[in-house]
Amino acid sequence: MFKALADPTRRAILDELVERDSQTLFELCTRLTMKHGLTSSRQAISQHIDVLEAAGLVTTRREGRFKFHDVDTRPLRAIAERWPTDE
Amino acid sequence: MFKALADPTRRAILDELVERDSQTLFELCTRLTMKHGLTSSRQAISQHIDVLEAAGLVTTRREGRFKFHDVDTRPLRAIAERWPTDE
DNA sequence: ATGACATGCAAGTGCTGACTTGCCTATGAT
DNA sequence: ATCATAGGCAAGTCAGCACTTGCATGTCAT
Repeated sequence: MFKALADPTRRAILDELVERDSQTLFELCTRLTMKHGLTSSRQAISQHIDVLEAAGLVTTRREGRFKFHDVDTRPLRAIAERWPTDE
Repeated sequence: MFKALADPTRRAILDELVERDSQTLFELCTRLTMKHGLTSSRQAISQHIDVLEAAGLVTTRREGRFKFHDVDTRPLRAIAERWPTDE
């Protein structure tokens, strides 16, 4: 999971999905290019999503020829639990 | 900061420093080898600490020929704020 | 059934990152 | 002064990662 967070493009994908859930791959690509100023290709984004999915941060479901993506931020709790940010 | 967390050795260093603050480089090396089963050399650990320091997760202070290391987990709060783990 | 659309797979390339190696500096003890 | 201790610097190696390229698969509309 930590390696999944290490790439800025993947963090932007998380940002996008937190703001707007259940996007298709094409939606993600266009919105990432428009709003986040990314230049990544569709394949690059797809591979990033594979990493995020392997990390448990994104879940996918297939409907027809579309693939929808959803965030799951729960794995991130492990960070706060491992290194408490004593306030 | 995210790249700093991407390496398991660096995460082990944070674990060590959370458990026991203000260690010298040699202390860290020996304790990491003993308790965490790491095999990294002193130079490797030193370079990891440079990364952690650049990420603001570790602060160092020099006293004589010793260099002490302290954790600062506050940068980690940005993670929870960026992607809220809605409970 | 044919074409356009949405996505998947796999090999190849280039660059970054983790680690080593060898030597150097500085502090403190004897 | 000398020597061991604690740490620093820099170049080089090697594997992994992000990205590309090219083609393949599957789905829907007409």
